[in-house]
Amino acid sequence: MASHGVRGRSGGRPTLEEVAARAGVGRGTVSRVINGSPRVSDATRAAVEAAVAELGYVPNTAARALAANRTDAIALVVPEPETRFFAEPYFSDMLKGVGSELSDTEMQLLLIFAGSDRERERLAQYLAAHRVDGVLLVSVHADDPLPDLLTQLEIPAVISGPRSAAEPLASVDSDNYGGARSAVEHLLGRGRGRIAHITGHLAVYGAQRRVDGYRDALREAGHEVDEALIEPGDFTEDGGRRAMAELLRRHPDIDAVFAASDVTAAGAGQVLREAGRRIPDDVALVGYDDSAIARHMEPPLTSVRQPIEEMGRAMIDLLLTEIADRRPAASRGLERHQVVLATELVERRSS
Amino acid sequence: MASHGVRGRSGGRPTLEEVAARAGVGRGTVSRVINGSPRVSDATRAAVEAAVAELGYVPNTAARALAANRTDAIALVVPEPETRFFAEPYFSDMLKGVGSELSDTEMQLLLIFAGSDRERERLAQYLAAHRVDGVLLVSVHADDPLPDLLTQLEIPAVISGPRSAAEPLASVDSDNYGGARSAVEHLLGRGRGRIAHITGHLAVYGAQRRVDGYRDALREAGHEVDEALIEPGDFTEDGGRRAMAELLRRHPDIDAVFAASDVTAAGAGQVLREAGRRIPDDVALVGYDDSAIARHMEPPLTSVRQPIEEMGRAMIDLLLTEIADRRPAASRGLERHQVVLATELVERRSS
DNA sequence: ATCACTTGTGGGAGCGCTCCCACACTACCT
DNA sequence: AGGTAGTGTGGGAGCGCTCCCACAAGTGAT
Repeated sequence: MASHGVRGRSGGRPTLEEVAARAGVGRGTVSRVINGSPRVSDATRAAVEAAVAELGYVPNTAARALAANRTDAIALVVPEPETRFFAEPYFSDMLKGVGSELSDTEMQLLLIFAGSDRERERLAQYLAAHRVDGVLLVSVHADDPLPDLLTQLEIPAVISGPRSAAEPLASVDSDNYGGARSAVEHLLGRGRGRIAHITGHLAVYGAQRRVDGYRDALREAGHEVDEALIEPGDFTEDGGRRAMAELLRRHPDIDAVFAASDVTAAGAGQVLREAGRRIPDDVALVGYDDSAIARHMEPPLTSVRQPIEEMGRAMIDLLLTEIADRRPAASRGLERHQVVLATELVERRSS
Repeated sequence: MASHGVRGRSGGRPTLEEVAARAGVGRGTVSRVINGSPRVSDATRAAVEAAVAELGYVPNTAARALAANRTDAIALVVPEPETRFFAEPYFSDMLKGVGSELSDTEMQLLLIFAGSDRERERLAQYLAAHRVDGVLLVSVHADDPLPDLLTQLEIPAVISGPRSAAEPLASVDSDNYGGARSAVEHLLGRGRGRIAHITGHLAVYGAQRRVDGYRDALREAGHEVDEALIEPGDFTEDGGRRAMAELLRRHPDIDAVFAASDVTAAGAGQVLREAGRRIPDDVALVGYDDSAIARHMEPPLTSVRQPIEEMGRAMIDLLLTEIADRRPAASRGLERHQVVLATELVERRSS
């Protein structure tokens, strides 16, 4: 925290030039020391470092940004109103991962919300002005123009949750397919045979992958997939209620439900209970996200956990690589940068 | 969102100089138009604006920052780990106020967490490099060195919740004294005579002021203040439980409790119920913050609402003024900038 | 016609860095 | 002896702006 050194002796903050004079070297040499170049003799480096310490020199970021054409800052862009952001622990966990991974670097993290049109307009300006070296994009909708804007501006970006199998941007995702499979396999292992699936919003790629995982798990276990057991939801509690009611109407003999989110499972659970079904005795229930609600439900909900903090870390890794690659106009577009992290089934009493 | 214009015609982004050439004017004139100077004829302004639009010109912030010695960015510094930040709706509301007030300006808001030592170190560097024009400080502890650092670096700053009556920084606060008074007066008006107070963490100035308000309300109503009815808490639920247990032990005849926060009230309520006291029949309960928990308690909790969003707005106003004042080396330290906003008692069934 | 302002405009200087070329020096081959 | 690398260093040029001085042109009072 200390910030000693000779402040304001000659008016303002010391400049690189003053450090050079003090150390008896040239400007270039000081710049090399500051930036950790190896092409400096030990003696010179020591002299410069002493001068830096004595003067309390801190590089002027604006000058550096202007000369080097970089900002040493990246933005975490959240295309949602603040309220939703804060409501979900998802973001908080992700932020934790991002922050921890960034703490070894000089990079500064900016949090930018772009929920309203006005905020989006400002964000566009901000990006056009290249005020960040890269962007982390979380929870983007499939039709969001933001990713394209970033591509057009040639700003390195990493997206959490690709928008399709052909996502052009670098992306980090959890294994939705595998997560869904593990949930269904778990239910099969518990002897359940009539397993329904309430999907997430199918415009979201991850929701589609979960359906794929559901199907394949059943097929590979030798079951036929009954499409009538798949009911579209939208990740919400209300959607879960609607879907569950519909499923019960069509298939009163259901003995298990795999829901694409915990809140959806919560909604489904209510409807099941109202219909006199006991959980897990009559119907087993599995959710997705392993959120707080899963632990607090009655009975506690079996759920698929995504390694969100780790995803945050992976996003930073990818982004920093992209940024570094960009500098020497490197091999663009050769390898697609897609990271997929494993999920984990957390078993509780609902199944 | 549109970002049309001729991109990359001559390699990179267009510069001010190119805009000037295109519009057939000098650099200075373009700068004046961009910055909204009135000393430009209408015809010239129109020509420049056309050129700006055609070229898709966006000012280079780094160059501007370097030349003008300002960054057009302010930081909201949260000296807490992210988790706590997200847990409390307080911050989300404040952010909303800050964001809305800022949306009319060119200022960019950065969110910086400084919970760990490492993060603090980075923040110190960041501030020393003057990467922001001003700082908003929320939830600072009395012994935090951050405010002094800001003063020393001569960075304009506004603090939410002054650390003492003699807070040197500009500050915005809600009327803790008045809020406490209104709570106690409300209880008195309901015919309660033995009113206890579970305080907040007394190292927090606002908590002290609430105690003052409690005392004065009783005194002015002609009651004697029984110091044994004041039990120190720490804003937490657990603190509320402990304090309530202690109060019941000392004063089984209490008929009302004013708690310094809603969670404290929740803790107190549990203990009261376990002791067989009915709320509000036997003991009336009033909290502070009007948080979500207040609405969801059984019975719903009467609570003192603070205008948090408005506080956020007021902080930005103060900060922008400070920043503007600083520019022409203005009258420093003459008037203390302290804003205190009124609270509102929200009556519910607990009292 | 002269002076004194006001208004609008152009462009030099300079903000504090990084990049890179030039150069001195050493070390080790032919 | 000459050549060829490699290493460490200094400093010019330039990044894209803002600031401010200089100056042209217009306006109105004397």
